[in-house]
Amino acid sequence: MAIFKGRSFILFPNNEVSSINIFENLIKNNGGKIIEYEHDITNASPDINYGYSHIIGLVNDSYLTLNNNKYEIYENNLLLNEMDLNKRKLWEFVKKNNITLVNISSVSFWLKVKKILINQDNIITITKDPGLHLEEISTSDSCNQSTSECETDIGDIINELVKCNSGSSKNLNSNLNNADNVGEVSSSGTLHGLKNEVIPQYNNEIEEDNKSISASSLARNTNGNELLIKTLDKLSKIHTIRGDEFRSRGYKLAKISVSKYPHKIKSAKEAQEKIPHIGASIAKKIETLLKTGKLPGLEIASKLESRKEYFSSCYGIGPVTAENWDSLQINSLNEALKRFPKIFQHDWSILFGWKYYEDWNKKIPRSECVKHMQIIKEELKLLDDSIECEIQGSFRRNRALCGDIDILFYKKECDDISDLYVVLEMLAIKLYKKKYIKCFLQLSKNINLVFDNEIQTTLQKAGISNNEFRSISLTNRPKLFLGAKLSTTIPEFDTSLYTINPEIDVKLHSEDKYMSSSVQANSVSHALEEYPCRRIDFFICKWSEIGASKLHYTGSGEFNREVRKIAISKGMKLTQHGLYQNDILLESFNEKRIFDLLDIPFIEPPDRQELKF
DNA sequence: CAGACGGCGCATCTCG
DNA sequence: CGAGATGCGCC
DNA sequence: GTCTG
Repeated sequence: MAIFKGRSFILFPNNEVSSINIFENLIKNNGGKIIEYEHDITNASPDINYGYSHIIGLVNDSYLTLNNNKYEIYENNLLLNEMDLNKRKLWEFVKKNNITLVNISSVSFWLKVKKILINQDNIITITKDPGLHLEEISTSDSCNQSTSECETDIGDIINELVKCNSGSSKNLNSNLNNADNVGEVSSSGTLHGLKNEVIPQYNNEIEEDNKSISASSLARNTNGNELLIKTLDKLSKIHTIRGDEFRSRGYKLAKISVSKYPHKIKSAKEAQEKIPHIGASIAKKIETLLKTGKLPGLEIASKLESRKEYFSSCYGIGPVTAENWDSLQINSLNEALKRFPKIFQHDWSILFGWKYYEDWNKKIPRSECVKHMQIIKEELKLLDDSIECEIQGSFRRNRALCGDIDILFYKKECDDISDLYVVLEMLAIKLYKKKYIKCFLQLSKNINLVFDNEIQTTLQKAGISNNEFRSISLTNRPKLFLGAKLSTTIPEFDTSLYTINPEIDVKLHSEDKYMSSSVQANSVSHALEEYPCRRIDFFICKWSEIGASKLHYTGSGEFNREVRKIAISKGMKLTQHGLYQNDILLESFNEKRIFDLLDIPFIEPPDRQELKF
């Protein structure tokens, strides 16, 4: 397919962002050219008949707004600030020669309809361009000037508007509404079904640790900060999904601090002065929140992220892939499969993430964890009764509901990990043959032997051929990831747990359901009686590292980060292998001694949700 | 005001 | 080919 | 995002 043959494209504001990058590749793969520098144009002289009509300018959708059904660049400075000198020159060129400008997601649409289709409504009009002159922008000084005018932050339009433009929420809303409509407009009505699909709304709290934090803190702190906590949580999630890890963390830490704060926050000033992790920016948001009861644009912003949230709830799909698919206006896993079968063929574990999407987003009651443990222990005894195992993770932290089951295996006075791995692999294979283990998420030679069939069946079910080489690790790993399911039905006394604590139900799109394991099982009225498939992780540790390992695998993740930060501040390093100073091992065997060396009191696992120093 | 923000395992991609 | 970067995973 | 040296 070379629908872009003979065409050249200029991407604005830059080519560096990953979501833009994917368009760049799409264009190249379909015969189009990318213009990056001015000389790319001057070298190729304009067509005698059509001038520069073979050149199309593409603008990233996030910089656009709708006005009377027409695209406009909603804040020129924002766009210009993201361009380097070359791009600014090309921008001048585009303006001077009236090069057609359209929103970049049109590319995705063109590929769908297999031709380039531009109508008047798609064309972006440049209004009130401040008309930066080349002489001006070529000095670095004035670049700085234009940035200081309104500190901008790539892609974070919402926050910027709140900050720079807090007076007018009108502007903000029109932009966001438009962004919400981008899919519809660029498809000019022809792809109407696309937008109508209902993206499932699920509970905000998918993550087990988050869930327990906010649940417990809400219980002990019903003092009126709930709205703020919820807002901070949303902001954190939005930035996680956008892949901005550190900004997301900023909000998350603020959220945790507010949860712990024992009073109702009465003013932004109070919050900023008394609560850690609240700085100028969040204080400003608090002010708006206290005054108006909401943060303009937040709802719409999180709606914009919902497609990405859907994708990244699937095992094997992270923020980058979700962002890529989202920017191509892919709405379902099935659509992604049709477009990029190779990804699924190669990253076959995503197919199992899909198959068990709903199951793996459910919580596990403690009582069920114990049952899994019994099965595994029993089988292990038969293989090697000198190997011991314990559940770590949220189970050891005494959570009523766990996200998955983490089992740590070790053997007294044994530091040979690959020795242990061999036994564990046998254990897993036996359990697979007994149909307790349903799937593996990575392969070794032996596992592939028993599991290959299942992979192939699953690939077929997805409608992709299986001629791809699958990489098989030869080394003995310290871990084994798998999915397993209790074959019995849920006993009477247990069902209350499943109904009183309804597991958070993350639902697949209807067109994605066909891959789901629960489709067959739940079609009968048995739904409640059968156990879901669970994520189970086997971890192996050296006997000499058992303290550090338990500390690591008990978590929580948040707790680990805090403790490790303390280690750093004392010039040490803490990992699952031990506590180090200048690469010299200080302690790895005794969990308590690690706390001692870090000069913090021993914290019981149930209190390791978050740090309380 | 620049730089850090946890640390590691595994698979894959990219580039010299 | 190997070193480093990237993406996703684990707590 | 905030915090630190």
